[in-house]
Amino acid sequence: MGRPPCCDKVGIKKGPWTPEEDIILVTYIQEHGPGNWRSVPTNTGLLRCSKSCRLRWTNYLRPGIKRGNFTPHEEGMIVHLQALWGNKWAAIASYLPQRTDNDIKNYWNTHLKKKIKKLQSAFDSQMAPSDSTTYPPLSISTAGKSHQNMPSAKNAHHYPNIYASSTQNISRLLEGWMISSTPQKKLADQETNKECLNGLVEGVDFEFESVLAFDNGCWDKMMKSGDYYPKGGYGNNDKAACILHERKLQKQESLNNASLTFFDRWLLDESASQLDGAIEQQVN
DNA sequence: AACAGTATCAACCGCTTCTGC
DNA sequence: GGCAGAAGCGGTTGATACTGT
Repeated sequence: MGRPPCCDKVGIKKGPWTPEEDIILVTYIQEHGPGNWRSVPTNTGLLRCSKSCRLRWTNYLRPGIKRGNFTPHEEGMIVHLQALWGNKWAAIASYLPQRTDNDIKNYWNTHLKKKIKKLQSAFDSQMAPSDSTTYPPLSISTAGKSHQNMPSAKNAHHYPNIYASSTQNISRLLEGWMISSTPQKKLADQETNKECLNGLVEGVDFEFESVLAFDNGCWDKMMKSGDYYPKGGYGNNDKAACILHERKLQKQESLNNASLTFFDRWLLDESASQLDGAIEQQVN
């Protein structure tokens, strides 16, 4: 006899959260702290399952979450870490403390995967026009809405930023909670898409230069704040040196791994070199 | 204006892992 | 060590917004 799913109970509400529900949840967590999710619905009177409460808090109500506008540095981090680990969104999210795993997963599925496909096309046409078997296909998961077509050049940047206005409304009601505002993304998207298209015309995807351009300054800050290894394991003094050593070993191992695709190896080589530079600066 | 197609993202589902007994 | 319940995770879905015809 298996355990019935918590959300199958009669009277449990599903679907989008209302601002009122958000306020109740946030107020409760402010008083009692996150955790013990099982008791949340009973103690708050919310007609939600514990799972739903946890998800709502983790992905949208938790303080310090940054919404929308992924920076080139963040994109680079996601692309690099996804190439290394695959779809380990929680692990990837641990390196981007202001982002949730759900947000990263969505961003990967809706933006980055397409960009990488575009990049592969550019590589295929540029490097192996007559023999595609030389360069195996990318190891990108096709899960999700794979039936949907690539965005056309003319409508690729038509989507305004519609990030949860309700969450922002809640944030206004809750003093001290920092949910960032969502500045206009449209113009930036238009510019980057323009650059991307121009780049493809030239045979080089300029947008991907920004995707893979790890900002040494940001990396530096991250290293200093200890975000690179969030679960510890190194002392402050030798952290950078240890990371550099590990990265070199990892890079060598990865490059020797015959199962890696052409793109994987290229990605590791390119971005890892930049990372190593940043880390070496930290050591020195 | 109406409709179809597409992109986006919040939320759900089911499986796995963790934790306490 | 084994079990049950809780929590976490990743894949998927559905509602919605937007564009093009």
